[in-house]
Parts: sequence; structure tokens; C-alpha cells
Amino acid sequence: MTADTKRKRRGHGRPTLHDVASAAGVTRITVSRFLRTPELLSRDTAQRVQEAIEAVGYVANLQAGQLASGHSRIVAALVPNLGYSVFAETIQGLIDGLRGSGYELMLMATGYSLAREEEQLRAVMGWSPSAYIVTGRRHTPAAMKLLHGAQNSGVPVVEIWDHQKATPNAESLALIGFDHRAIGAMMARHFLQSGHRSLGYVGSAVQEDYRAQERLAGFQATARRAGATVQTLSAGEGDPFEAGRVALGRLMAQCADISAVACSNDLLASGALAQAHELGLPVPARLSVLGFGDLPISRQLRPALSTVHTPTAEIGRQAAEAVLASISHQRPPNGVLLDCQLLSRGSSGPRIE
Amino acid sequence: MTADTKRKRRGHGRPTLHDVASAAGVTRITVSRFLRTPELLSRDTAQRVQEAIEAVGYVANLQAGQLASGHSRIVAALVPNLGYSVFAETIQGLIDGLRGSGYELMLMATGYSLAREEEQLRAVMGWSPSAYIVTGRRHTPAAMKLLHGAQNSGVPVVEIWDHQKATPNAESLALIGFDHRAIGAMMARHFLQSGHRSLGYVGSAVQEDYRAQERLAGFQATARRAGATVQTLSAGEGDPFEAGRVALGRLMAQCADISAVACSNDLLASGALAQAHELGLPVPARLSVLGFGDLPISRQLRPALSTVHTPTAEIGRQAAEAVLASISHQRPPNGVLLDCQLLSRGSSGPRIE
DNA sequence: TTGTAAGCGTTATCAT
DNA sequence: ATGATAACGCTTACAA
Repeated sequence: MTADTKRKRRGHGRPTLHDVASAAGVTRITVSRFLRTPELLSRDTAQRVQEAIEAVGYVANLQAGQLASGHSRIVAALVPNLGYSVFAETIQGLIDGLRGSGYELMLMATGYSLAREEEQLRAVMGWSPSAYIVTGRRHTPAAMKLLHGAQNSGVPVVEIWDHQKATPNAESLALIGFDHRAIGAMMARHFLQSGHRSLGYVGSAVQEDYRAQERLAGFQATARRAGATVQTLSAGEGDPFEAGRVALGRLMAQCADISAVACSNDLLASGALAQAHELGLPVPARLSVLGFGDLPISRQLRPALSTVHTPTAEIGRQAAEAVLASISHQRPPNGVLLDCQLLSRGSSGPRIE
Repeated sequence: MTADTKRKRRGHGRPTLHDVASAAGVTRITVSRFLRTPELLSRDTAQRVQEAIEAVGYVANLQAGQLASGHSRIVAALVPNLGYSVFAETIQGLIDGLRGSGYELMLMATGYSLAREEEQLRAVMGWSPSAYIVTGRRHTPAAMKLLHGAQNSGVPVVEIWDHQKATPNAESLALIGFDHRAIGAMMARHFLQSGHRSLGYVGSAVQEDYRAQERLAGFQATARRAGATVQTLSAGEGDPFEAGRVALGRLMAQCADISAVACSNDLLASGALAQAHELGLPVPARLSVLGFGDLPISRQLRPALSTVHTPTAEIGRQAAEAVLASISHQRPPNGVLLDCQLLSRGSSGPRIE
């Protein structure tokens, strides 16, 4: 009577390697080998094990496997939110990129709160993920420490939806996304090139969205350097379309000279477009409107909304690729600067007096 | 020299219970107890353990805990997709509902394929989830067997985004959602009550979406019972707005009598609205349009789109609640029939000759 | 090609 | 109130 034949007292009833082994007339390790390195088994044994697995309906216990091997095959992803947001697309890209790799996705939402991100990070660490994908390059000092700790012990960490020109050093994490300041600057240039000198900007309602703030900062800096003025306003909470309407009204009331308004996202811009119509301001002859994000609906508006197209799903796919490559090559993941296009459609153009 | 003092040879370097224990001058069990049932410890010991945990930066290894206890604290959720879809909202609701419960979300996307669902289900089973949340009540026979097996061994299973009047038996799983046939019938009645007798229906481009088919079936059955005619058409693939445009054009070309068209979702309906405008058909005087889903943009269209409001996020919250209650009360989860409102806005009304 | 022994880090059970 | 012991189901290292 070997160790392999004694009965269990705990556990939750699922068949184990042991059950398969006795059905096949081998020991557990042979079954384990069949699953891991089948080429090491004789054809005959492999055949019997295969049949036994099907006969008992064996499903491997991955927790036990992880405990023994140290590899969890879990990828942890933390994004601000999911509902009707760009991050849903990114997660879809991530799922697509992970598909067939044998890695599962553990997903958490931070609600744009860095404190909550840290809390979630601690919670998910208990699962020993094989990789971390977090949103943005800003974290609490403690979260930063946790992420660097992971990276230093060989667990890839990728920061998505952000990028910045900086000489990467040993301490820096891989960034996959785009440079929000540069995007803001590009938006400003779009207006400046059409001769606009009095600009408006409707900022995000989410104060914690530092990426939105960076786009605004880039916009302002570029516009002011060119001698243009920028009136800014944060959108109100709630329905962003409505908030965009209200914001445009207030902006024009503050400064009737404004001839071009950029918005922090396409929903705000759509509202602004509707309000411009209501105020009798021809678009783009009297007022240019520019969005950010390129929602499917944006190209359908009349006039179609000029906006910045962001590679939302691509970020997820690239992140998946980066962490998988990092895991298999045993080196830190690489950052990627992704391309954003400014799509000039009907809602923006030169001012016509 | 006790068993607690010998050094480890494997593992991935994170501090363990043992490390905390030696720092606190107790054994592993005491530390484990501190984390689980602190009230059983003396104040003094508890204090020392607490300090030791912080000192060594201990994070519990949840895989090991699950292996020993049999409770994984993972909730597995399978939805068709995420990007810009209603399911993203549902997952957000699920995340919100799970927040603070200590349960983590493992997320998978099936792409509306039942075969893929089965495959994913098998994969995630290896993690021994504490609960399964799947989309819809249709699965492959094998997947069905897996889900019933889980349910029978005390692991709650909830099917979301669906419901049906049926006498629940021991074999039936909890459904949290609404009755799609009934919704289809409600949509038909909305038109019938306004006197429409020649109806159109633009169906989903996703042939695998049986819930969309059920709404259509309910619509047709109710309309025909009332003596009305229904012309149906499946939307083309690709941009749904564009597909809605095309579909409306084809529908009106097929049968110029049609005075009311229902669409499988709001994006299709928005396209149909635009095309009606283009064809010179006044909405709703000559043509009524009805959507499904109530996207944020729908109420902003002119005329505002009449549509069915679905409790997308609520489904997720209720699912979270149901599985958590089921786990703590040790009984199968309860199904919930959720309410959908038909919002009659500007795009539908009686036909005016 | 197959097997044995010794863990992985935790918790359940029983003992003190 | 605290501890010793034996699992949980698997994999690595080494042996044959």
C-alpha cells in the first residue's frame, strides 16, 4: 500500500490526479507528466492516462498547481471603470490578446481612486498574479512600491493608457498608450492652424482623471505659446451630453469671441454641438468643435464630429502581448507609444466672418 | 527545533505565515488565527502578531488558503463581449456588488459562441470558483452538465440577462434578467395601440444572439395575433448605425406601407432615424421608430428615440447579491425578474395621414 | 520511461 | 489561549 492509495479526508469531491492514476494503473506523477510533458510517456501509458482522464472527468486543480509550481497563470488588470467607457474596449482587447494563452484575467475597477487602486492591488497580490496591468503611471507611494517589488521579482508590470518621453531606467515600468500632453498640444495646433485665436476647453468632470488634465495642460501650453487665449471650464457631473450643452453655453457667455472649443470627450462635444445649434452658432463657420475618443456615434452626427481617435482595444491587445512576451522571455516588458489620429471632420475648420 | 523553524527550499520569496510567526515569537497557527478569528487570541499576542505582519509586509497566499480550506473566493463571470456593449455595464454592476466582499472577479468573454463558453467554463473550473455567473439560459449540453454539477455540489450558478416564466424545479438554475419574448410583445403592443398595422423589424446582426431572436419572436407573435403584418430584416455586420440606415431603406423599399419599425438595438434605431429623415419620412407622423437598450445618446436625438430601458448595471448588482447570499446561506441562489420600461419619446406615436 | 520523496503555504482537527 | 499534526492536490528534484 503506497502513499498513492490512501483515502482522502478533506477536499471538495472533484476527482484528483490520484483518482485518474488509479483508474489508469499508474502513479500521480505519471498523470501529471502526461498533462505537462506528454512526450516523455510511452504511447501506451499516455493512451491509458488519456482514457482515465476522460473516464473520471478530471479537471486539474490550478490552485494546487500554482502552489507547487509558483506560476499562477493569472493576469491582474486594474482599470478605473467599465460601463460605457473606453476601458471596456481595452479590456475586450486584453481578453482577445490573452485568449488561448492559458492565462485568465482577474479584473478590478478602481473608480479613478488611487487609494482604492492600492487596496485592490493588495487584495489581488494574494493570488500571486503572473502579471499586473494597471492604468496610468500615477499610483500611491505604497502601490508604486508594490508594483516595483513585483517587477523586481520578475513579475511583469505594464501601465496602460499613458506614455511619456523619458529615459527609461531600471526603476521605470513599461507604458503602453499615448502621451496625453502631446495629444492636447495636437488638438490646440489643429485650431491654431485654422487661424483660431480665442479658444475654449471643456474639461472632464472627473477631477481625478489626471490624463484628462494633462491633455488640457498640453492644449493650454501650446495655445498660449502661439499667443491664443484659452477659456477653460470643467464639465458638470451627470449626463455628459447635457453637461456639454451647459458648458458650451457658459463658455460662450463668458467670452463671446471664442471660435473653437475642444472637449475632454466625444459625449461632451456632442452636447456642445447641440448647444451651438441651439444658440444659432453655425458649425464650423462660426464655431469649431473638437472631441476626444472617437465614439462610433461621432461620425454620424451632422456635422460629423472632429475628434481624436484613440486605439482603445489596441492598448489591451498590446498589453496582453507585452506581458506574455515578458513572461516567456523572462525579461521586463517593453513599453509602446501608440498612435492617435486627429480626425478632421465637419465640426471644425477655419472661422468664416 | 520544531517543524516551524526549518527553512524553505522552494517558493517565490514572499514572506509566509512562518516568517510572521517567528517575528512575533509564536507559531504559524496563531498567525493564521489572528487573520481568521482574532477574538480567540489574547490582546497581547494579537498586538505582537499585528506588528509582525506589518514589519515583514505579509500578504496572504490565497492559493494555499484555498487549497487548505476549499473556498476560493473567486467569482467567475462569462459574458458574450465587453467593448461598447451593455455587458460592460453589467460587469461594472457586478464589480460594484462584489466590492468589499472579499471575492474577486475572474472574467471571460465568449463572443456569443456556446462552444467557446463551454471551453472557458472548463478552463475556469480549474480555479474552483465560489460561484459562476453565465449569460443566458442556453448552453451546450456539456456546459449545462458542468453548471448543474457545480450547483449540485453547492456552488451557486446564476444565469443573467434572461428570464422565463417556468415552474422552477430542482434542476433549474437561477435567472436574473427579463423575459425577452415579453419585451418583444410589449414593443409590438406599443405600435398596435397607436393604430399601426403594417410593421417592420430590424433584427440583430449577431445570429447567435438568441435573446434578440426571442424579442423578435415575441414581437411577431403579438403583432400577427392582432392582425398586423411584420416585415423583418437582419441588420448587416459592421457599423450598426450604418446598418440601421441600410436596413430601413431596404424595408421601406420592400413595403412602402410600413408605418412603424422596431429595431434590435438603439444604434440600429439611430441609423434608421437618420435614414427616415433622408427619405423624407416625417417621424413619427409618417413613420414610428422604436429601439431597444436606451443608450445615453438616445434621449438626445431629435426626435428623441423611443426605446426599451433595460436595467443593465442592475443585473450585475443583483447577480452579485444573489451569489453572495447563496454562499452565506448555503442554499441555491434565487432568480429575479427585472423590470424593463418602454420609454415613449418623440420617435413613436400614431400615424398621421 | 516511471517512480519516490519532499515540499509549496495554508487551514481543519484535535490536544493541551 | 495556543500548539502539534495532518491534510489540501499538485510539482520539482532526484532515483532507478
